[in-house]
Amino acid sequence: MDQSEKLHGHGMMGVGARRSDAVAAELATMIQTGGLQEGERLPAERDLMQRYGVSRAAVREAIVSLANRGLIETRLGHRPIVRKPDYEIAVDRVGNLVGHLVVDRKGVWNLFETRIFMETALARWAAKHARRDDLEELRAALDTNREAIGNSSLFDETDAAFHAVMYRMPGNPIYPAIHKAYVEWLTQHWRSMKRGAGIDQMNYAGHEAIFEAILARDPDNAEEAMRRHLVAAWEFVRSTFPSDN
Amino acid sequence: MDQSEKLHGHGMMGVGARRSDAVAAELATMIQTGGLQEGERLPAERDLMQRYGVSRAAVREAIVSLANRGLIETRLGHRPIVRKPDYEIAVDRVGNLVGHLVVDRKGVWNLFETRIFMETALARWAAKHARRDDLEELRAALDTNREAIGNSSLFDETDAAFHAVMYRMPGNPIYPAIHKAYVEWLTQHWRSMKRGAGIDQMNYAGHEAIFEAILARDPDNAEEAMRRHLVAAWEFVRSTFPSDN
DNA sequence: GATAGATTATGGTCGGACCATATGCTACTT
DNA sequence: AAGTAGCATATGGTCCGACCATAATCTATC
Repeated sequence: MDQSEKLHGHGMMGVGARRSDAVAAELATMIQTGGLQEGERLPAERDLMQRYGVSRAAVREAIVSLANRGLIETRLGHRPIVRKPDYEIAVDRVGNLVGHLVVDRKGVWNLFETRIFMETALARWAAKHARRDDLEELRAALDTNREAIGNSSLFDETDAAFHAVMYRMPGNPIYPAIHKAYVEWLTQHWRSMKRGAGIDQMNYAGHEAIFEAILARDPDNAEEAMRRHLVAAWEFVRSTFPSDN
Repeated sequence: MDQSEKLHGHGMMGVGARRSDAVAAELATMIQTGGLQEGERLPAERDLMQRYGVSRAAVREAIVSLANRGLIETRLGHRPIVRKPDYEIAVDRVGNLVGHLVVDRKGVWNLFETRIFMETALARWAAKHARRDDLEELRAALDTNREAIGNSSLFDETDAAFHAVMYRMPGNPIYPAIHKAYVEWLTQHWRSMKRGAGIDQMNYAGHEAIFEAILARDPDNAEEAMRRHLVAAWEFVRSTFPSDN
């Protein structure tokens, strides 16, 4: 704590702590405690090196570290901008990692399976606990989705929006963040696959079945409808892989 | 792509891409494609700067970036060691982020609620799909847990082990990784809370009820038993917060 | 008053030096 | 001969000062 005065004197200090880490930790704390507000600009590198008594290289490495953790955004020629991490950014980070990590069929299935697991449970939750305005929102999303049949990119969008309602219902901000990660992961690898309206029709029918089951307050059917819908979607994703063994 | 030959000539290259990013991407690719095997040592910084024709500062920032992403481990005086990221590391990263981010009661609840959501669904899954050896494993974990009643730290350990079996059952490596993140998050904030054997007894009873419901192939009861168990655990966590409004 | 050029702020890079740590080799001591 | 202290080497960590690249601002010219 408070290295701002002790960090100078350049070649000493011995222990295994990197100076850049100390600076990064200091700045991270300042961000998380509100000393640096969201959207605010970080001090210039040349200021920071004076303030903490370290070289610019150390400051830069600290900034790289913060940027990697999503606490700041860097643009060339601009001072870094503070971005208080929310669930979306956090989940997004792990999403990127997992996305890179999931390259083979097995890995993709593992990830997709978590989505099925997640959404079947969400469907069950909705059937049990959805309030009237939740249902209205879901119905609106369903209608919008139906009207988009035939328009691939628009359909995908409204498709995601329908599922997004499911993630939003429990009122826990972590779920929408997870959904966003799924969507980005999927669109990144299968962006707007061209296909006939028949596929859209099938997917819409899936959404409709899910909605009906939820409306009927039937958890088992809601779960099953969601599972069928996603397994069908998986067959689509799976078909994009060459080695189908 | 392929900056390895174009990166030299120092002050040019214009576009908004940082050299350190290019180097980091290059190395990351090399790791993910197996060009650098797990456990292998990265080339020395002074080698990398020559190989990519960039300054050492750029190389270092790239290394910092890779280290932050968990692809390498750095130790002073040692060459960085390649650590191919698995699900555990990925989830662990987001766990750290979320852990920092979750500071107030609301945030803690949100996170804990995802655990309840997750594990109730897992209980349901187990009741429906557990195989005989799964059940035996779970029973063994239950027995070990019972024998640890009264020994706080040992009980916590066997408690986590019991839940770990639940996460392992579906055979998707992502779930155990998530469980590990939960456990680390919880133990980090409420490490070995001292308490009477009565609490252990209560928690064990919860585990037993879950097991019995799973054994009876009763998804609804398994889910409900798990929910009761975790809600009780939440009351415990909640009580550690001052502002109980 | 609008545009082009100079000024300034700031991040990005370079190169070379030196410090700190880890490991192994060498030579001296016992 | 065995052990140990110390030197040499490899490598990461830090510093400095310079220059380049980009962006915003100010100024002078048309």
